[in-house]
Amino acid sequence: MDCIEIFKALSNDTRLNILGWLREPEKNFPPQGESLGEPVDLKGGVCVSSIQEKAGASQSTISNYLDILQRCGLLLSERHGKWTYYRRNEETIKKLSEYIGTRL
Amino acid sequence: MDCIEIFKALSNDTRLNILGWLREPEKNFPPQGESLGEPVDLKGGVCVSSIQEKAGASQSTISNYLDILQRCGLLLSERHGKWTYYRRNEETIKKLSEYIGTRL
DNA sequence: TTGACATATCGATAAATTGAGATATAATAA
DNA sequence: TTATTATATCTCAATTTATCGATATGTCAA
Repeated sequence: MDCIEIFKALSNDTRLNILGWLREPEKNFPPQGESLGEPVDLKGGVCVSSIQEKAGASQSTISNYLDILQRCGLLLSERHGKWTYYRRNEETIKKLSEYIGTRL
Repeated sequence: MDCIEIFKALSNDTRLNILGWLREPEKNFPPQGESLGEPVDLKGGVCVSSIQEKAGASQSTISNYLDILQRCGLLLSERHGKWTYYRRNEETIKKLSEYIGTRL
């Protein structure tokens, strides 16, 4: 767990919001995976365009943000067809919480 | 609690180290307040020059770091004579830990 | 295969941050 | 008062980050 990279990723309002929204995806985003042929378990993942619409920044900016959040381990992604679904990585978030509580 | 400012402050190795060292000041720094006339309770605070020596950066950089950490509420400072003693603000750190555990 | 759509990557530029040296301020000592 | 020490502030060049439009890549449908 690279704390510095994680804290850098968290130093941005939009990225912080994205993480917050993804705590309750069904509450904050439209239903996902509607156009998927097979029924797949998206595990609460949300596609880039839904996140972009909610955040109100450009596509490239949001794609970049999601990449930043994923590279430091705060998000996981899974591709299904044309869509990439991002969801929280609760494991890292838990470790981070423990780190702050005990080592920071 | 301004989370963005806190995360920015934590996005730096030296600042993270300073916070860590201040968890056990007596273990990580020389005795403080030696030259003080009256006996004062420094509450575990450590002066800038001790921190600078340990961190190995310039005086202005460390002074600036400590200011950054204080402005976002992670450190408290108290001046005694020529010295400014910095110590952790456990209250903010606890709130941050709670925030990460419940709201992030 | 071609076209349409979703996402990723590239390239550019403005804005913010970094960290240092120089200098100012504050407190004490001589 | 003046000198000395501790810390804070100022200034600046270098680096990093932000954000976008443009373009590339990948996937599916016609």
